[in-house]
Amino acid sequence: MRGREDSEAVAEYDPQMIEAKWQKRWEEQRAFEADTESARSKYYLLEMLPYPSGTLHMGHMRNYTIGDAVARYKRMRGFNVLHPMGWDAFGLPAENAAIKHGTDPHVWTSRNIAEFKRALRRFGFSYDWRREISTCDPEYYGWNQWFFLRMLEKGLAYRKLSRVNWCPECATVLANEQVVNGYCWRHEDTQVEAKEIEQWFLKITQYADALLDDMAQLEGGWPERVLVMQRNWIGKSYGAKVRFAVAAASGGAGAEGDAIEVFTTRIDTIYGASAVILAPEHPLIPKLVAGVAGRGAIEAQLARLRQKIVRPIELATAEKEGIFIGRFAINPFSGASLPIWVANFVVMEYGSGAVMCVPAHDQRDFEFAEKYRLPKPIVVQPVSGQPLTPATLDAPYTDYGRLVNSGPYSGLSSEQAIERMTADAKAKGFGEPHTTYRLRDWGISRQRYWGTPIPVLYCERCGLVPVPDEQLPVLLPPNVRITGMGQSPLANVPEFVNTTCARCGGPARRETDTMDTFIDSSWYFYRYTDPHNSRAPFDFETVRYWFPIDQYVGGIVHAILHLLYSRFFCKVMRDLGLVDHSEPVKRLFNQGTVLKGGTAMSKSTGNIVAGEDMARQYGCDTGRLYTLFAAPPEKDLEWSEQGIEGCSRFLHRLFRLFARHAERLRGVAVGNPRPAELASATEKEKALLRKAHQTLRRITHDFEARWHFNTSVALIMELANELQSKEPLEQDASPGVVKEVLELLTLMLAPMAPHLAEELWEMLGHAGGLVAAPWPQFQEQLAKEEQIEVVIQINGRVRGKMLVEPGLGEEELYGRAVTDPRIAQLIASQRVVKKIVVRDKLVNVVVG
RNA sequence: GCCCGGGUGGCGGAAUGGCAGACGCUGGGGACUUAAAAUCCCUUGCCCCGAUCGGGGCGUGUGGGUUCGACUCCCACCCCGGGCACCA
Repeated sequence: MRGREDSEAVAEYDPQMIEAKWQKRWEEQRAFEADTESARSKYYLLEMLPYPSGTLHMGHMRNYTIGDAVARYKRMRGFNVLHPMGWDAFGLPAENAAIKHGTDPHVWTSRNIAEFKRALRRFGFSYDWRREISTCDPEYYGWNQWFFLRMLEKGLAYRKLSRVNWCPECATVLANEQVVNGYCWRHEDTQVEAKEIEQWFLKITQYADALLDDMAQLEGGWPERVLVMQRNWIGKSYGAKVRFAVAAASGGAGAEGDAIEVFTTRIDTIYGASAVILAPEHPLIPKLVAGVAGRGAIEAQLARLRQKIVRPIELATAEKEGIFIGRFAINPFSGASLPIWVANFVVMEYGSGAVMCVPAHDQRDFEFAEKYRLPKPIVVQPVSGQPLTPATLDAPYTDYGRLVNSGPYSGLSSEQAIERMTADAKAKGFGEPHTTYRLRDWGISRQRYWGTPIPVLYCERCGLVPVPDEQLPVLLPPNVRITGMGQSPLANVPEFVNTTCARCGGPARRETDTMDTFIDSSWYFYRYTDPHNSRAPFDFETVRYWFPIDQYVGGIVHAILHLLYSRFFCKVMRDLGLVDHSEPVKRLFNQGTVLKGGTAMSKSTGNIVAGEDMARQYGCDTGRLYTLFAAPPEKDLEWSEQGIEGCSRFLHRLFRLFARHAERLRGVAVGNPRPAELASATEKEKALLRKAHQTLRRITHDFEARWHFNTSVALIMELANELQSKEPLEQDASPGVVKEVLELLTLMLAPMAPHLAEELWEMLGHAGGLVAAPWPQFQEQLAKEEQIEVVIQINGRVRGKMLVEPGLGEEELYGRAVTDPRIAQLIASQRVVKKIVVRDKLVNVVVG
């Protein structure tokens, strides 16, 4: 409790009162509503939409505080700022709650949204709430279905039986992107299993090259590491396909005339191949082993190998294991007969499911050959250094070099050989250039309830029938029993499943799988521009006005999943003629994680500081200031109760500073002295104006170029300290100048602690709101130092300092430095070897 | 293994070729108070010399280099964090 006995005590900073007051005011003013207009430049600022978990914690808060500071700054700079917010509302937690407590996902989710939104509004972020969207709203997910149908028409959505990643905990399929080292991305200790299921896929691979090439547009605007991660994920690799003919078997086995197709990026090493190795699921294997002697034993071992690969986690670390299956293949270049092996390290999903084994020039092949005593012929020699010999080869040589023992290709460089051998393979018909990708098509079927129903029917007569557009949205039926067991919950709802064929009117079944929720977040930012459009997902012209997103702010977790899918969707939309651009996001910023006790703040671990608790105790401006101050935005931030106390103290101090002077300054006109008047200004006035404008220059730079808001906050603190150190301000400083400096401080504080800034602005006598105030104009003249401290060094060590007027010539500076008595004394008996003079900075006298 | 990012006081961090440690936290001392809280003032990298004013040395993970001058640039290494990983 703060005592109020002292009758002279000035008003105290009351964040609760101030924050409620200004939030109400902003709402009445519709201060953050943005509409398409041509008069001003637009600025689309977006933060990643949250999953409404019910509790807003400091991790969320940091994300939105950074975004809000920039949004408010850009508004002050005169931009027409679009700053929306919505809910990524579909997903497993709602369903899990239904399984656990029997709550309806609709009810559970809307309750959480209400809760989260209330917490969010408590922070006064400058969102245009009219544009709020929720992905579980039929008005939204109906357009997911609409996009799906467009993709189906274009052949971009298709269905196939495929081996999928199955999480037993989620009881659903996961996309490749959702598997982390063989474990579920949501359940860190649940291993993903392999399962064969009919799935819907989106042909993201068709856009692999576009996704790669268009990254050129993102260079500079996106963090390099995100681009690297996406590039790796797409995993484009140039090479060649080469077919090895299967040699006739002695025991009358099959597959003669068949060839094993191998993908390699190093065709130049092909003369060094000592085996051909197949993936355990390779389709040719049964035929190959059909009549081989000892077939029973081989098949038993094969079965064991196949067992192993069920667990992808073991793939990375597992020992290489293989079996020779008793057959041979012919190296088309050398004519050599190579044993055919099956091994666990060759994966069917990549390349052609078969490799040539070149032990001397590949790490894996080397290890494999060591274990199974395969020969290691050397066919590439390093260009310089010791030549390789079989005796000394204790590691593979994997770099490019010069070919040896390679028939007609010996003597060529690897680069030349790759080109020529690929061409020759093509000419002779046993190979051709080939590019392969690591990227797989995006499996989007989920055997779950709380997602977008996939809008297709299965008719006994017509087969697969898309739901016609006019029947969209296909609504999620209410009151579905969710057990988490077995197939999609929708399959148990007869009134949903049983329908009539849109084509023939006969009986049909609905698809019961729902879409991956990453579909929802792949295009939501377009909907913000036109959130209530009932005829189209959005209006072309409106999107054209607002897009691309000028700045996107969010966590690094989404570097691949969300951001790659979004880029893919954008390209599909472009090809559908819905948008006129290829990349949705111009600039991306990944803020660091908020930690508590060294680990990330997250709902799932319960390791959180609730935003509302913090706001209740200190006020949200304090929280904002702290999250901006405690670390540069891209770095992780450790939550510190003492740190936030410090920020709270600062804002109270700032308030008192203003409260002391506001009364007498209210009616005063701002004194913004012109150069002529500056001459007659007092030292104190000049010092205050100088500090204020130096601060303005640096904070503007922080917002425009650096995004280091921690230093912006520090600068505001410095300016406040300067003012405080010049108390009493009414002495030797005109009210006009003091007011000018206080106003500058307020304007600069506005993006970071907006409620308090508004209050201070009002205290200074302004009727109009600060949200609409323009960012102040920096004045070089006022920021300029009259005297600069120049360092005097002798042999690079600081030995003295002097005050000089700025812009002094080098001769003059040096002259003054060496006449400094102390310096003169120190160099008296020495010979000056070199004179270094940096204007306005230092003089370095090198003596020897 | 490969590819990024990072290593600065007791702590978060500042300084991107020119006075290392801005700003904040913590600690210490003082003022106010009956007392405490709050607030305000001083102080706070380490070591040494000096009676005080003051002066000197060391110091940005380690070792080398470039430079009049290096936290900053270059080379090598160590450690921490992240991403990718039998990808042929």
